[in-house]
Amino acid sequence: MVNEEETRKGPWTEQEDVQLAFYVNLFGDRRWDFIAKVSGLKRTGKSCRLRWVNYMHPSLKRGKLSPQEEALVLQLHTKWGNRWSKIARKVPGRTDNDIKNYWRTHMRKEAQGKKKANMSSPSTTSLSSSSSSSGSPTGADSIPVITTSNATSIGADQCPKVYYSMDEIWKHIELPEEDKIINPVFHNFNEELGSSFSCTSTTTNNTTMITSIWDDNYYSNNTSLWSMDHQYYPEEGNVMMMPSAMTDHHQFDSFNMCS
DNA sequence: AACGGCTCCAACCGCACTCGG
DNA sequence: TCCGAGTGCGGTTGGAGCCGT
Repeated sequence: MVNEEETRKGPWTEQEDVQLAFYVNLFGDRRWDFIAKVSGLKRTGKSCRLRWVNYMHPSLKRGKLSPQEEALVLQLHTKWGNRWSKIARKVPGRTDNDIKNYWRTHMRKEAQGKKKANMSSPSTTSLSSSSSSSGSPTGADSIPVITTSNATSIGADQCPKVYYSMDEIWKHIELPEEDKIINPVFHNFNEELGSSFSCTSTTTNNTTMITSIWDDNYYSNNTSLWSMDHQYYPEEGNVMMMPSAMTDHHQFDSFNMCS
């Protein structure tokens, strides 16, 4: 567990995001408590998971729901009620939080609409059918349904990842700091574009440094870091560049996992 | 320009569930 | 079977930014 006293709360910083992304890519998006520990983030596993799932996952869409998505949410809510995660699975690129937030807004608007309608014609019945009852909303049959089978977004689980045995990992954790760190290789740092850099493949002392590219495609003003795709992930090797415990957000260490 | 109300969304909380020892 | 740790889920809250007055 993360020490209560040290646990951070509130908005995530860019630096924390970078660290989290790195460790999720390294260990997968399952072992959240473990990731919280080894990453040095002063966050709980829960908090890490939430940040990843609701904000950083590569397949997430940003921005407002499209009319099609809205229609689908309405349809599925009629079917399943407040089963947000279930609904979200049928709406590619959207999280349960997105759906939930949308629904709250929707309900508020609808409530206001009802209020107005009642005020203008108090004898008319409600237009609403948005509860979790089994009734279908008007026009539900014509609503386009997006199924997971025709979803085109790429989930994190489709990305190649590098995994390590728990023994290797614990061995690494127990290493003294100076044994873990090797010099980072930087290229093309551009202050204006953010922390854009790339690193090259080098071999020193039985340690292979694989290429790991963070360039304008993945981390720039124009393209969010979190729209990264599979190219973000390293393909092979057991050492990679990492952003860790950065005291300022342009400083990177490398992460040596050689066994 | 200033202010207040509203909207949207990120993040937290607590409970439920799962799984391994 | 029981227990504890980890994870998932739904509800709720806080704050930043937008908009109307």
